[in-house]
Amino acid sequence: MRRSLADKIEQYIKVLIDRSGEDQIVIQRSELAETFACVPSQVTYVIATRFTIEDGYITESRRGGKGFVRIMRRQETNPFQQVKTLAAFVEDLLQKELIGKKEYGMLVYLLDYTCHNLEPQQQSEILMIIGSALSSFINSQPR
Amino acid sequence: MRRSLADKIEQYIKVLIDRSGEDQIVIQRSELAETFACVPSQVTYVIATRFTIEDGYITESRRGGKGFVRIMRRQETNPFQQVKTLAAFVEDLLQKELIGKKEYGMLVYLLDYTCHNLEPQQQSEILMIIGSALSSFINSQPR
DNA sequence: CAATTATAGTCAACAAATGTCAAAGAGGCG
DNA sequence: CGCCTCTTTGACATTTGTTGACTATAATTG
Repeated sequence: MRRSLADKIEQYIKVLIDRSGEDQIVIQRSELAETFACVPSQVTYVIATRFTIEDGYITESRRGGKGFVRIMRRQETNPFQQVKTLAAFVEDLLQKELIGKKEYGMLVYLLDYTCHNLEPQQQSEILMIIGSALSSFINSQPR
Repeated sequence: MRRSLADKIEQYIKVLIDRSGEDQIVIQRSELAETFACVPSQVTYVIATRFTIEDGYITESRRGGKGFVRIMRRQETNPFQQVKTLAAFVEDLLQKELIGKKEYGMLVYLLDYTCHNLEPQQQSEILMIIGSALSSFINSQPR
């Protein structure tokens, strides 16, 4: 696959963040532009399109002398934490008798299975979906 | 039987995928069109008609400079790739009393929810995961 | 404090792909 | 032939990437 300049810059930045050891880097836009022999606004473009909040990044910058661009990567929420939260939710449902023991057992199994057999990214995705589906299901039940 | 151009392009792509060794290729639509001396939209047609979700493929693309089309072949190892198959499976579980009415209701709800709130491709992935988790759950239950 | 210098941001024009859609063409079958 | 379905084509739309001129802001210097 032929990668665009924007792709390369994106990768480069991500490697820098990985190596930083603190989920964050501070760069100079003009410097990075020079590294890739492109106009500075290209870097701005990459940051604007590939390092958005939605992608899990927060950026910050300053113009003028000693200017910089800081890119922070949101720490991935610990999947274990996520599972625990969801498990606690399910537990609560059982307590309030909104679901029975059998459903409870099944849900716990599904959660556990998901936790142990998937890549983190997929894991987090499906946990979110199960979570919202479940919440929606509960709300749909008559009291 | 005379093979149409579309057929030839289809075969060509499938061979490429076979040779890739990773059930996936990334091509440029315009390039492939040039190879077959046809208009680019012909390639789009082939992909749209022969590489669908139902056929076991997931595609993804990007427009603009250095654009591409990625075609992934789903691995055939999981029996729960189709919503209907999964729904039927759940139905069967109820029949055989491996799950109760409540669990059944919940599962159907979750499946339905998933179906209606996700893009087809994500849907397919999630259903696969739920399917195998469920299958594993059933197998773990005492008879 | 004003001027200068050093950064970064914005925006519009252009370039480079892919997607959409409808019309025309080609075969197959009763 | 006439109809139906699938294929082929091309004009136009949309998305993404690249570049550069111009603008905004902060530090430094005289």
